[in-house]
Amino acid sequence: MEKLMTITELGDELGLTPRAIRFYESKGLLSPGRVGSNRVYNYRDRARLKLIVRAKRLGFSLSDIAEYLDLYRSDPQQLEQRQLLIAKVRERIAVLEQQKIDLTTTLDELYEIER
Amino acid sequence: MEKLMTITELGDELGLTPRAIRFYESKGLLSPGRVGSNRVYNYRDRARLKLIVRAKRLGFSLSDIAEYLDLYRSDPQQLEQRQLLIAKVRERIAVLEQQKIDLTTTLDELYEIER
DNA sequence: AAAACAATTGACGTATGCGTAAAGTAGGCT
DNA sequence: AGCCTACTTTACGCATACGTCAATTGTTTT
Repeated sequence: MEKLMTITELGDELGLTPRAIRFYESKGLLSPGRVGSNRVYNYRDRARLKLIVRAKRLGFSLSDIAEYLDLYRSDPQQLEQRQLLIAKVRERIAVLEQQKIDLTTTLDELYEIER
Repeated sequence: MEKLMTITELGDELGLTPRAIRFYESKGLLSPGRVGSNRVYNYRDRARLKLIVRAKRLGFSLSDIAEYLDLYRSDPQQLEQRQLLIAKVRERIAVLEQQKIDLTTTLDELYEIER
């Protein structure tokens, strides 16, 4: 029998407010079970939410994330969809690489000012 | 005699719309000259705007940028202010480092799916 | 001079990502 | 029974970063 968590427990664990978690659900990113009117989260829900949190840190918008989760759910084996996902991730990598360059340039200038 | 640019020329060069440039000005980030009612930008304005663009790519908000520009203008030699600036940049670096870690994790998972 | 073009100032609109009441319900404790 | 606590839904609010008219005005081109 799997262990279920409440929304605040899950939020505390992942550093999210209940409001945020409900908001993600309203955007279709989650669909936890219910006990009465209360939401309950199992380990799959929790894993899904952790993925969402990580994707957010990577700069993906919630609608981006919703799209990926949908694609993945519809058919994780489909080559085309994995390709699309990988392409999006590569885009993000490019942005981060540019940020690295910008950071370096900025730091160089700072060091020069420091001198 | 220095060469002056119009707002659209500058925008085209830096990939910004005139609207965006005016918006930055309204936030106090720029204060170009005028010829009649029209804005004109010299090389210093242009350099400043390039800095703004780069800072934005690094994830700084416009109000962050305004603050830095103010600090810098008030006294670029002041140690305290450079320290603050450097501290902020270091914060950003930390975020980017975390993003790198997240990216790596995500990529690893993608490769595993790919297999 | 008329038309077309570039720029200006306001002002309202929009997407994102929640925060923050407000009002009600359900369960457990004393 | 009465109260406290946790949870729920609905809804309005807010900051950021511009987009998009609208109405004007000045400039250039024909």
